[in-house]
Amino acid sequence: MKFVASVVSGVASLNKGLEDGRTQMVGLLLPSDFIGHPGRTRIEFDVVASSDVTLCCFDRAPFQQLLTEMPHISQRMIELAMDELDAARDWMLLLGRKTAGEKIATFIEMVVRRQHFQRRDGIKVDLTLPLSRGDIANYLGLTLETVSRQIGILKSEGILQFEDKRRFRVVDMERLQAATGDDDDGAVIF
Amino acid sequence: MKFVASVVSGVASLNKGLEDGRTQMVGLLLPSDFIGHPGRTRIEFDVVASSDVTLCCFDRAPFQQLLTEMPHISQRMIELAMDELDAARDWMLLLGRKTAGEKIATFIEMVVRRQHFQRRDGIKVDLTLPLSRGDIANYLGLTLETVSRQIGILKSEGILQFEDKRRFRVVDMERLQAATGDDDDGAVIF
DNA sequence: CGGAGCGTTGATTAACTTCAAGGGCTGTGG
DNA sequence: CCACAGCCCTTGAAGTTAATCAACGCTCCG
Repeated sequence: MKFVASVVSGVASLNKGLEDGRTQMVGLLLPSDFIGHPGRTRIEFDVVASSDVTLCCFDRAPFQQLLTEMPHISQRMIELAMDELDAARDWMLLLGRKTAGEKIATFIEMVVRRQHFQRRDGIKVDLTLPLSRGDIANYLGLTLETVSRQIGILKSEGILQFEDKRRFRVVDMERLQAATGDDDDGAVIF
Repeated sequence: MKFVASVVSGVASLNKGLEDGRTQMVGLLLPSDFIGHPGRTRIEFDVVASSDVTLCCFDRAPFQQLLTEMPHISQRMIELAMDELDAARDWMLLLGRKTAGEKIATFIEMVVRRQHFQRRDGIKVDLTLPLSRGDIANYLGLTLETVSRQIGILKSEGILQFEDKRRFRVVDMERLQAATGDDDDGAVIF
């Protein structure tokens, strides 16, 4: 990694693998996310594009320079890392303890949160799954078949409505939330 | 959290929980590990002691001060955070994709690595599981019973030997490694 | 038309959990 | 000293969840 970068458009992911080919996604990169870290020239996982991706790259050296000169940017980098750490830990809870249904609900809820944030113009638009079924499975530690079935359940329960395989709409946010299994301490999204 | 701290002795863990009481350990704190983070007065998980614990605490304010004055310490904090992030991601792979047997082997391997590091006097000593069966289960996203059974298997296969419930010795490091399921690129411990 | 990629659906199986019982150790109080 | 409770661990049997195996549908594209 000779550069650090920010995702401008498209979707990519961070992946780790086992000997025999099993893989687990350990990070999802959506527009606005940051790739690479100061003080680390090497990363120990694969970065995989899930669609065409546009990056905004910075050469490592001048970026490093910037950090030493502007301590508050360094501060910001720490915060960014902390956020990632928090996210990673939430994901550990999901991977270790949630049921297939809860995993899917949590994933959808995250998609809603991130896409709703993008366009707060009040217009009720259809949302888009950023990943294929297989990729979602990889993210959630499930198989592609299980993902398909669980999404089917959310559909049949009337919580989600699908336009096509990727485009959907949340019919019942309340029940989606409930299905995540999360502690709902003040977790009001809208 | 009015302070940050370093673990001097004892074992503690970071835990996250779901509505209905299920919990997942998201971090293990052994001697030399660091608790708390600059720029975060609040943490969103529970810190639980698994034994008597001695901490070396620093008030947050002067510590924060230190960071702004000594940029290389700030640098060090970033690195620390990056290490944690790496560890968290390895754990995500474990939680999402490893079998019960692989999880246990990975855990034991980690214990060996950390305890071997402590005493490099060359004396072949018995190692100690830092956690109870229940806590291990919590760490690995398993049940206590499964942990017990899988440890039993490692014993019966002659890979481990137990002095009592906690104290053990690795008879066959090679096979323990193999049982973790990890890619074994240059992963020589001894 | 034929094939590739992606998703759905059904049947079967395997892994792990859950439920249940009991063993061994420790500390406490009669 | 012994009885007993509590804790941790082990073991067995039954139950469930999600994985695996397999087939098929749809759409895009040459």
